Amino acid sequence: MRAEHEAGATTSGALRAHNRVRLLRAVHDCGASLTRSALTRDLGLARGTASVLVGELAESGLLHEEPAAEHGRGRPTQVPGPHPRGPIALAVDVREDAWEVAACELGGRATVVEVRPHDGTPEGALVPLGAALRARLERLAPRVVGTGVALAGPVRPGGLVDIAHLRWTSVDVPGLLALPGPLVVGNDTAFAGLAEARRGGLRGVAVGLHLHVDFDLGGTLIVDGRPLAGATGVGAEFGHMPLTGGDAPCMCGAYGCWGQEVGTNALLRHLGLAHGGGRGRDHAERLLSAATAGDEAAVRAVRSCAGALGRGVSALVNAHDPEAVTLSGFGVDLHRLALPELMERFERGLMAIRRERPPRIVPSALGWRGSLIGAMESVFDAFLTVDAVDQWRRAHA
Amino acid sequence: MRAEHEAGATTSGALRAHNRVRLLRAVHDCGASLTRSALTRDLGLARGTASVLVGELAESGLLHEEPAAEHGRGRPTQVPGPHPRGPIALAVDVREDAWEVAACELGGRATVVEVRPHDGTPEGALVPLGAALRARLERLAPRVVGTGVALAGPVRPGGLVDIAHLRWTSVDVPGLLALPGPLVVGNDTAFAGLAEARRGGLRGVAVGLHLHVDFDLGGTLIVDGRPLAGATGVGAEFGHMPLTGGDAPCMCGAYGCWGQEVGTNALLRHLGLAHGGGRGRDHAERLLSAATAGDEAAVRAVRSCAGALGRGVSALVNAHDPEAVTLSGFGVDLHRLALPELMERFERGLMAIRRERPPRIVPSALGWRGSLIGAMESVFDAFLTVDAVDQWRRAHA
DNA sequence: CGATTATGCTCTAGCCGTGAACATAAGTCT
DNA sequence: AGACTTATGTTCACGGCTAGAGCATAATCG
Repeated sequence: MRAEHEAGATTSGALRAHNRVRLLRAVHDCGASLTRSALTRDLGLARGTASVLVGELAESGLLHEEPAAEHGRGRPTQVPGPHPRGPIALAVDVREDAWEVAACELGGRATVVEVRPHDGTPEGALVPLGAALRARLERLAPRVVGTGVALAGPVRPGGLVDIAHLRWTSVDVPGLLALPGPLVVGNDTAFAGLAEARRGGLRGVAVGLHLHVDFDLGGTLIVDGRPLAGATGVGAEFGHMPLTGGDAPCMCGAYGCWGQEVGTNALLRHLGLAHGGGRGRDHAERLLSAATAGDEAAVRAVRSCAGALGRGVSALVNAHDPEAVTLSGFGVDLHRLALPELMERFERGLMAIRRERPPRIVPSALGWRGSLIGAMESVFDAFLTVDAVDQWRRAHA
Repeated sequence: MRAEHEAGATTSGALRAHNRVRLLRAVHDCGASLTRSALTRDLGLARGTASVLVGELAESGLLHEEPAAEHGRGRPTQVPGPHPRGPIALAVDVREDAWEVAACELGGRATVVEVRPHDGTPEGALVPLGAALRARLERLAPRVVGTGVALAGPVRPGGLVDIAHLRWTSVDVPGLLALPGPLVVGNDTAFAGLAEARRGGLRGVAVGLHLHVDFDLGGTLIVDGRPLAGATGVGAEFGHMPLTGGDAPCMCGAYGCWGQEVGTNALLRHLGLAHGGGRGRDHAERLLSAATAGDEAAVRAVRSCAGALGRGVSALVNAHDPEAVTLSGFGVDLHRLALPELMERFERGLMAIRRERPPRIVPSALGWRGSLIGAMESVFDAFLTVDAVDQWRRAHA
């Protein structure tokens, strides 16, 4: 009836498949760092079972064992890691003026293989990207299990994307890319949150909040290691809640949005400078440098953004009670340059019962790479299922 | 690593237990309405497997089969339902001036067995309630699998409850009740949301939003059939986000809270009447009657609340993209009396991309009984697990 | 009243994981 | 250097599970 009832095996045949995926997932999640004996213990398997499973996975080209570097006392164990001809996820981060493609192995190692600037139009960005990806897919032939593409705007069902600051409306991303094979199109903020949940500051956290500051602000709630998707797939839009009391119309079509007060657009507006249209990242970076150096006007602008960030975070913490809050993008800089202002407004906006044990607010360890890593995780999430792994095994028998 | 990896059986022995719980869960969720053959199909089991499972469950007093009312063409099938000596959940709804106890069978049938007024103090309310529950537990002896208690305030770990309008602070509910056996203490709004997800307007919805209007306003996000819990268990606090632009201090310790603008406290304040302190429910009901009859001042107050409700809902819809929004408590009345005002501010606050297919906003079908039903569901959620069911079977061998 | 249809029951075949016994490969002690 | 200790990998018999086929059962339909 509900998804959870479907989970788990029902037949003894499905049991094997289920454990295969569990093992593969564990290898991926730990970054291929755990030894076989540790995995056997963690997953609660008998040594014999683990033996059979690893054997099968190695034979079908999904895993490859190498001797562990450090030895203890007994018989040395092996470390299962990605197979040299194993599955690959292509991850793409599309920014306002360039895109970046990475090839990622099971375990999470990502290698950037291509970076190219573009003109900011849907066709100018996505058609060459599609060609580059198709070329790479052909070269890597049957190894690629999917492509994940991160974009800086809401993604509707069918991969339709709107990016207000680039004037993209209902851009048909899958259509323009024209790729064979599985494709995941996602919001960069949601992907960054996913990355944070799997390999960043929200690892192991039951309920976490991730906020990404760029031109404006986005965010998602992370529950049990994955961002909440929303009914139509359009999550990560915390920036479009009216949390700071304004009522100015926003580019999104609503008004009073929190995202208007936090981000480089807001920074530049504070100083009376031109903003919007996807320009101004360099300008904003200079401004942050000025603030770091102590320039008074810049510092005031940064403090204002940090305060608005803190106020909004308090509201979201009141509502959702997360265990931790991570900040990425320019959020890292706001945290670094104006922590007192951020925390003052954060604490003032908390309910009394939240003040006792407020969540920690931490800058992301993944920096600007979160979106790319999240795109990878999203592809592997689709692959690390009973159906997809079985399909690979049939093809690589 | 994450919860989902733990789900499902890993050994063949656990397979049987897993399928037992799946079957029991399916019977409960459908309200004991499905026939055995329908269940067999829905769960994807073989007829032989279902035969064994139902037999075991009947023998251990968990299920009881009765002939199906309607016959088709072939051999008539049976309907598995609650066993006459089967598990019972006690559900309690504690209101500001009275509490109510219901005994609930597997399948969801709830029978109110006791209602008693109280004086509004923690001891005055909870000590007699504890005595009443202990008496009932003793009478029903080994059948009660747990007690669920709904309260109108945030619940912290350990069952500590704060109810601002009753001046309850850090009330130790489990301590005052002093019950043997499992106890679930929960927020009434979260419970109402759970009920809505299982047996109301959010049934089968992947992402839904439930809002409960009483003195003020609470709400939860429903994901995959369950309300988001929050890290410390304190969810359902959407009322304490600043979504309507105010900045007045709130009883919760924060300021500008949405809940100050929606609810009976807000209604009475609009008319310059005394409010707060848990008094005024009768007054508010008279006021709603007056608005229904067309009294102008009352209508204005209701419209203002409905507008503030709509504005907040738009913000939450922007952020979370739910498939449906349900309203319970006085939210039903606001929906009935001032739908245009509600919808106008709702639609104005939506992002453009949300306007295409906005979620439906529907009044709850469960009315004021949601909290009680949710408390029951919460108890059965704890029981319908491999461990708890196995324990019952060992005791009832 | 026999044919049809859907369901329940029983039994065998095939698969899976456990756990014990054995094999292996190190470190460690004398 | 050689024997002992320790931890891990491998193999295999065993018990348990579900699927599926075949048969029994009980209703409706013509």
